Amino acid sequence: MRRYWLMKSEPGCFSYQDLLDSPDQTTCWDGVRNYQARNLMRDQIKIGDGVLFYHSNIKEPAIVGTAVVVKEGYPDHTALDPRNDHFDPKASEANPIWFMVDVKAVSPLEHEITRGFLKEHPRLCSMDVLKKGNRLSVQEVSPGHWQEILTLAGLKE
DNA sequence: GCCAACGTTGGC
DNA sequence: GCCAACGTTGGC
Repeated sequence: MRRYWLMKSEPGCFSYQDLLDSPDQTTCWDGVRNYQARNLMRDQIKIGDGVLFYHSNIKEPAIVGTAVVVKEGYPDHTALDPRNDHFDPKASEANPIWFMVDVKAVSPLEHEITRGFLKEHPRLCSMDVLKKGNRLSVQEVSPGHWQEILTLAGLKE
């Protein structure tokens, strides 16, 4: 059963364009240091799952593109590198603690779907990403919400 | 830039 | 195990 996810990224850090510019339009979703998000990436997110790419922490946050999971949970090696910003001294080869998945770009949205728009939309205003205080950087999207967004964007499955 | 909400840390 | 203090996220 295919599932759907929303992944947040600050475009100043890693944007959808950066994903398009990546080799094979694919990147590892490294640097996530939150246990709830870690558990999703380690246990729940599977190859072929759909991803909404969300730009956060900017003037107009928005869903800007879609992606697909191409590699399932594996250790986030950046936690082992002391020179990396996301280094975690508690992580080791034997106990990596942190996990990541690989995602590949599918399609940029011709018109990004802003947070303001989502909040006004009768069927999308219930999305988790809109809930106050929600800072989870990887979260599930219901099939209904996924379908609605793809339809709005003029994209086919 | 502000600040509310949240997750983590560490003293007790 | 509690909880205050702290750091971070992220909308506004």
